[in-house]
Amino acid sequence: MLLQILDCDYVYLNNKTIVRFFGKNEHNEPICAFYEGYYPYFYVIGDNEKITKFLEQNFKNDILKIEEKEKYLLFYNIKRNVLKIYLFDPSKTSAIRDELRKLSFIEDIFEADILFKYRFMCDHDIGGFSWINIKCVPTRTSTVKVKTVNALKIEKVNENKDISLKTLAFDLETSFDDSGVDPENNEILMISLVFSEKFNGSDSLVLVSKRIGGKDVIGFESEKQMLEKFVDIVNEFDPDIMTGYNIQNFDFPFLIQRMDILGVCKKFGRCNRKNVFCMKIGSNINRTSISGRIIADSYDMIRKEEKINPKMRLKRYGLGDVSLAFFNETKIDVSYSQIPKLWNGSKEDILKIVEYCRKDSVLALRILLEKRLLDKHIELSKITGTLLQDILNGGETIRIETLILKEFNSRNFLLPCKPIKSEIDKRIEQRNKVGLKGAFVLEPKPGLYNKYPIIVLDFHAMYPSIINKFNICPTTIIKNPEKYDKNDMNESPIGAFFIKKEIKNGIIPDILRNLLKQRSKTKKIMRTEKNEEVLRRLYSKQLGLKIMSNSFYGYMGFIVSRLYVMDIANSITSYGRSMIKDVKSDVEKRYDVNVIYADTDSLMIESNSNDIDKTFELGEKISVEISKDLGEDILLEFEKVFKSFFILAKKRYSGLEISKSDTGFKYKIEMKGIETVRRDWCNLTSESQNEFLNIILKEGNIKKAINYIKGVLLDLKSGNVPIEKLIITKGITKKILSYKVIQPHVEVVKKMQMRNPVDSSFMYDKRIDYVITKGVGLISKRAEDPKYVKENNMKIDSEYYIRNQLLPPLERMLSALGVDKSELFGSDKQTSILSIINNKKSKPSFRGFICIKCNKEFDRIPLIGICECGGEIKLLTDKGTVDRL
DNA sequence: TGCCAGCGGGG
DNA sequence: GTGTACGCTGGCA
Repeated sequence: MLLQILDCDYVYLNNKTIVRFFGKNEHNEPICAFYEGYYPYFYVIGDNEKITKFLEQNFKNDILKIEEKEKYLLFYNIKRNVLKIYLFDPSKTSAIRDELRKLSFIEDIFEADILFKYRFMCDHDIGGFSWINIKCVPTRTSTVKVKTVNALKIEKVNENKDISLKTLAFDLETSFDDSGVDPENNEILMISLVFSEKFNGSDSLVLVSKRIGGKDVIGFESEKQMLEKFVDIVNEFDPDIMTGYNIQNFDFPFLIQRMDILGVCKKFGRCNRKNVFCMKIGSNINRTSISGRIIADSYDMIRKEEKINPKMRLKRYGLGDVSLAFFNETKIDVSYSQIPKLWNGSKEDILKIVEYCRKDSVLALRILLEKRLLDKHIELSKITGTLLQDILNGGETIRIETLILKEFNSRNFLLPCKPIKSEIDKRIEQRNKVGLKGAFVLEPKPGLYNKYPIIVLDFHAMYPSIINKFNICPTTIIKNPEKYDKNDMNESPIGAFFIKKEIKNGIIPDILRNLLKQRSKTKKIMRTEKNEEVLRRLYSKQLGLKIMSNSFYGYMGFIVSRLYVMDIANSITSYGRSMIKDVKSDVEKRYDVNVIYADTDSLMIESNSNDIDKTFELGEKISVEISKDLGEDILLEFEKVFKSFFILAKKRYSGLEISKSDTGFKYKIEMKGIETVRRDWCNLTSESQNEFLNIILKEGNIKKAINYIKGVLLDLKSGNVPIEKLIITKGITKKILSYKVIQPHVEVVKKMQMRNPVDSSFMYDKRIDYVITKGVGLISKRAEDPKYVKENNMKIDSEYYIRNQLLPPLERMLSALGVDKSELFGSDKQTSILSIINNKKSKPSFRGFICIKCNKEFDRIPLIGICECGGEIKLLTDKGTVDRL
């Protein structure tokens, strides 16, 4: 039987471990395969006789057998005699390991912290999404809900297709009260379920804990009955994937706790013995596990995506915000505050919540499927062997460790354990002593560069290339360099030695070469592939391969890594620094150009001609010639040309990229480190900053840009800016009364409550939009609900917006342009606060603000308008204090 | 510049 | 389950 692996675990029965594979066969039929007779083991180095004696005396019943082996360890050419200790029960391993660690005659322990499922999969050269061929006999068992077989033999097979994944999205609506929402005191009102393929003729169902009916709505006498039906439906639909929006942190923990309280059987995994199991880890993180199924939370996945793909970055990540951004589609308009009222209302009222609830699941499912969020994770699973659930839950570490375990073992190397606390402390101490130096960043001269185009060059995959070229690996670093011929070693700029690859390939460089080879092969296939589905998969695959090859440098310098060697991390960056510095001086000498900025692996070079075509030619020429000098493993790529380039400081710049297209030239603005897509900036800020940059970069007309800003300031003052652009957002996190410090959004809630005491529950609409209105007193007290401001024709505080929203991001830009900020305001004395603030540099008499009561000094006026001690705040100058306006 | 505290999504 | 665990940002020293 052929099977593609989705999940794997084990059970321990009558002194036997049974490994279980959950997966699907080539007919998409869910299967569970049992494999008996594989046992856990780990390795120990030390006094073999004493170790054996100790184990016999203390753990006789736990030990299956002990063997002697010859294995390689970290560092070059270290071969040792080790004991391989087999146990009966995987769950005993950690206790025995910890006992052994205490013994003086034990030198080191290896691979004693590898999850049993990975131990098994590694030894059978399989992993997540592998296809396996199993020689099997059918078996009957009540322990598993899907078809089961006993596997006698498991073999990896190469198969290119993927099974299709059945997906179920769900969403809860719960009751809540003044203290928020809590499974102890609140109940589940309804659950929506949306199916990726029809279930009993329905695309979706909503279960309601009230006697009510409707299309695809099922009502129940009680919450308990509803939850029992939920379990039945999940089991009957039998999804591979369960999804929803923020289900890891809300719906699952709430659901499981309600099931506990009501005594509902929590078995909706594919195993009949294991409850769905939900655990709070850390302060704000829950993890749920369902044996045989995979939980893929749309919210979690979007948040992960955003890190890799900055294009996906949003200001907020509510389901409504994300749906709007992706599908131009909104949630059904029901605010939390309405739910209790609707729930106790008419049938139509309840059905309104039902449809609201249903749509949330629909959207969560659409996000997962239409945005194809799983593709990349599935490819990462295939590349590394990590199970999909572990890829989704974990980060880089689990992926790398699964991959390297296999690679180490197949070369007769042992993988060290994760460091224990004392080892980590030792590493930290050493790092503090020696220091870990990062990449080279050239201090730029701030300003606008638009006289000549800027050529951008960067090292292709710099750190992987360095690892490759100099054979940098924990298995090639040399402990006693004096014992080896200098010609056989690479010496890194910080003076560490690695055996050359001509003598012995390092494992990490080997893995990297393999990943890169697979990637170029994949990209080559992509060029001729026409099928869109296949193309998408290939794209995800090459991306996964790239992600993996970029992870190794970080992993080797990661303090809790199994492969942490400080000299390695330092060697890699030192090679990088020396390479980029060499290239910089080389380019400047050979081509008579200026490198105006450089960071880690990229260089910005001012062209020597303002002809675009000639600039492209020069970029190409530099790339080819310098790469040739750098040798075959290192490539300096010609990345792009900026027609103009505006840099404020290290890692903060914006450029106008120019590229050739069929119709002429194409332009695109790129920003680094100066984005204002943040929730504490109002939209006017981002908008005006973008337009300012636009004028500067495209037209190079500083005056026009300043005039534009002047226009914005004028609009603000005359009240011509739509209030929507001025909204600032903050979250309410606790009971209003427990806020000690006066804050704008809290004050807004108080005002709203006062105006509308009947409907007080809306204070749990946690995100509060507000604007600052004109008037006297504290800014916080002048914060108002935008709707109220509109209805009552209130004026907004333009000076607040100028000072706190518009100017801060603009100030740096103006000073980089060498513009005195007074140019923005002319000699208009009406705006005296502004002119003082903005002439900070030209009039050094201004020093800041000071509290006249306690003399505490401030750089800026505190938001609450007075000092923490309650004292009044005045301007502080060289000549003393001055009243603020 | 580096550390610490707090927050996010959900109802 | 040989599992013990997020990641950013603003405020502040």
